[in-house]
Amino acid sequence: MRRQVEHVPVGATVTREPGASADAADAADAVAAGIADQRRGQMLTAALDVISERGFADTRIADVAERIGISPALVIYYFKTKDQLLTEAIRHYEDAWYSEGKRRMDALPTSARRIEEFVAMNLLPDSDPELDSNWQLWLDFWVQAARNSDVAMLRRKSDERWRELIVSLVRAGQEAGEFTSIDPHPFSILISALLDGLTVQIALDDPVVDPVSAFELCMRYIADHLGFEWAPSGRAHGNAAVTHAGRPSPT
Amino acid sequence: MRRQVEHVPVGATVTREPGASADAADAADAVAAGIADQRRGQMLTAALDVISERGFADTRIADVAERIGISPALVIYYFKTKDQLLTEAIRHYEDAWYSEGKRRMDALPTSARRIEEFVAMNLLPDSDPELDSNWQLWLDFWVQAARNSDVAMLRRKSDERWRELIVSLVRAGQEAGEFTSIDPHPFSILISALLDGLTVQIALDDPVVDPVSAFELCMRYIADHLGFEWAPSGRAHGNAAVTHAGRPSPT
DNA sequence: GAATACTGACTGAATGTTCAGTCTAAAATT
DNA sequence: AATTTTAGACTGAACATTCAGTCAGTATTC
Repeated sequence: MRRQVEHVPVGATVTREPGASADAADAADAVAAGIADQRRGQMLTAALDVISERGFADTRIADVAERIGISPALVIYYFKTKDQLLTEAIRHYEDAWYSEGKRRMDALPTSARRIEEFVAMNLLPDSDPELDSNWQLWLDFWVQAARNSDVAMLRRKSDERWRELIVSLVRAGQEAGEFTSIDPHPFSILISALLDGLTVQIALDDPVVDPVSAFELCMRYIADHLGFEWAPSGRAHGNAAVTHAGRPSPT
Repeated sequence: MRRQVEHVPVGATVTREPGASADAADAADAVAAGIADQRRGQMLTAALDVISERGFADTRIADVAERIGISPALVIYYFKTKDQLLTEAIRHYEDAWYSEGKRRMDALPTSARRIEEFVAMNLLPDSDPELDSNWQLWLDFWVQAARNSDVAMLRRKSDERWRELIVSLVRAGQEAGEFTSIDPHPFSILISALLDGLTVQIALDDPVVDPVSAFELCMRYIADHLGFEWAPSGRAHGNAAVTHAGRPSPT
């Protein structure tokens, strides 16, 4: 996470540079994003960078301002308070992560492959720097969720979405004859807990749980319980296999 | 965690009150603890209280001072810096938790029961207020471990101890014919990850994962994989079944 | 009477937030 | 077409607060 943003001098119009729009589809919202929206996005990602570097608690608005090359006052101009900035940054990340996750999974043919992608997104480093599983980030988010009811709701909702997705995935796989018929509900709970736990271990650089082995451990468990064949295969890491749909990412 | 500590007026001698020592065994270290050590302990537990209430990042030395009824300066007098206080508080908690855990498990007859106690200690509320699984506390600790190498080492060591304990427990159970013969290593990793994950869910008040159901989910998994009989039984919560060895707790 | 425990008053640095005002580009007016 | 107006983006400098840590000195204990 070292997204250097070029200094944008005071009056420099970053607004419409119609050259960069390759596909007309989302060129609309790329352009429609006025300078204000761009700045917001800029600040949010900068905030995430700082959080992942210094930790949530030690993130100062001066840091995120400096990273973009603006004055701290401007940050407050956009987000009324520091708290709001950081809270929205979390929301931003969580949303981006979810929608990207769904996108990738939709692009895969079998339920087994989809589940694998899901696990990979949780445990393996990602090629997309915007989403790159910054595991420590999750720890910080959880701590926030523990005291900030807004963040708490956000996380509950997010968790629920993911679990439902697992459930429907398992169901689909069962109907397609890929999976054993087990109750998907407790399974989804166990999986999400297991993933969180492994995230903790990875984030804390556990000597016996690196990303790859965690991934394999988890996949082995899943394959065992859903009754399909699975072997470590090539994917090792860098799950960009399905990525590059042509756009930079939904900022 | 709402351990109200009575205000100790300035010169009040808390030092030796030989009345309270029932068993001569550890009366020694109870008395040997001079006023200084008592104060230290007092501050450490007070710090833990504050951390669990306000969160690690928002814990001020004034808070812990106020809780004991002393001046903030005294806290610095004992611990050179705030950071030291908090770091030692973590160590204190982790140590107390571990030794109490081992004590309880040693008091149990079968490996199955021991494992159950282990899981309970992780997931169920505890009768001992000193150890009461303050799940949020763990989240805060993890976040600290992510940036503070001292805490990181502490947590690694602690994790290793626990995993080894699981391994030896499984081995013992296997030799006693209680358990199936599976490889205890990946098992211990999976269990510890699962427990951490469930801790996250519980700490964040997940709508579908309360302590009891998490406990049962986990136990069911373990019983399945180690091949022993297990049913929800009575213990529901409040795992003080083995507690009350006669002393207040190892402060 | 010397060491230890302890405090109140203070300071200095860090940092979130405010505010008055500048600059720019587009809209409105002439 | 030349102008004035308006609104939004942006900043520097000050403000206000919070808090860890210092210090000089007082009480307490042995």
